[in-house]
Amino acid sequence: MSDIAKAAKISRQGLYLHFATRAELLVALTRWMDEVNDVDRRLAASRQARDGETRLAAFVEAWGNYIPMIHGVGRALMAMSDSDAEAAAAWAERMQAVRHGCAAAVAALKDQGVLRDGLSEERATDLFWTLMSVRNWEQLRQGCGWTQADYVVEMQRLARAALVELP
Amino acid sequence: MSDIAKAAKISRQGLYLHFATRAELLVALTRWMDEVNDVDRRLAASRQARDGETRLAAFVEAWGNYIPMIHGVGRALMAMSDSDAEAAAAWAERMQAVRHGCAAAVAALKDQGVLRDGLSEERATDLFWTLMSVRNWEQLRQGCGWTQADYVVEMQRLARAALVELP
DNA sequence: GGGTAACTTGACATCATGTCAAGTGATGCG
DNA sequence: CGCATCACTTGACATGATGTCAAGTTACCC
Repeated sequence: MSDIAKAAKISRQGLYLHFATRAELLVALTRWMDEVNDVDRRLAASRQARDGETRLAAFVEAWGNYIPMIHGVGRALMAMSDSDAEAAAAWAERMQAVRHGCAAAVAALKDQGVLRDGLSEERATDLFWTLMSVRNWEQLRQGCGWTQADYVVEMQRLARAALVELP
Repeated sequence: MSDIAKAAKISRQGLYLHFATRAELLVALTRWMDEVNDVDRRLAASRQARDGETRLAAFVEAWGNYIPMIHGVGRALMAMSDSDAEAAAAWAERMQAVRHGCAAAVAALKDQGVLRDGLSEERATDLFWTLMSVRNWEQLRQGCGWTQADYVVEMQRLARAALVELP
């Protein structure tokens, strides 16, 4: 909070006139970023795809390429989720939105009859959602040194292998 | 530290006579748990398997079933990794050991010629290691309400789908 | 009897978050 | 013009966790 106040050329206490808590500030920041980065437009491509598999790949690309933009604030929210229920709820809610995107892609696969045998839609969504987690992006990009392009391509392949019944 | 001291029927300051820092205590705890739970024996089964795919499944089972035992202390170490370099290093070292297990399973697949086409051993190891992360276990077990058995079976399938070239 | 090891007690430093009270300065309105 | 209001500042303070330090106490062994 001190650092942010300094950067905003405001006193530390002045910051609390705008954001009552650290969590509130971070949440406001994610909302602002969503506006600036136009998340809706990003996800439009994945919704437009007719083909289930194309849609899956498009969603991986759209969300996968959005992660780096919110990663900083996401990290902060995840870190304080242990001690701050407000932060935990805010982050969980955002991740729930991602889950809906995952569920939609899974539903498209199901509609087309290419969802892997013996995999319920819900189970598939859980799995896909987990694959697309910010933590996994972190580990592959920062822990393993993958490029962003590597990450996207490999996750597209992985998601397909995990969810699609191969002929 | 207060709570631990209380549980150990010792004064808070007395604890520091045994463990200089919180991180040191947690690291000692993981080492002690490894001994008590006999990690080596657990992993032996996965090393013995002749067949690459069997070995993969055995490793997923062994590590997957070990995660719940170290999850508490792992959580604590991960949480403080942001602010405490000592804790970060300790946890990273332990995860590196898991990575070696992953690499060995991948090597077995490669030896048998069933590693997916166009996937280098290193890339495959990165991927497998990421799939088997404690965070993913957390999300599936606690976030999605999967049972431990669900988790193991599904991860075995997923690992196979991700790494093995299907005939 | 004396020394040592393990532990206790109480006090204190630091650091981040958050709160509160008492100001200050610019802006706009009647 | 005068005055109220809003955004902000300053300084002080509470809380809670991690560590540190000095001065004991207790038990045990040689």
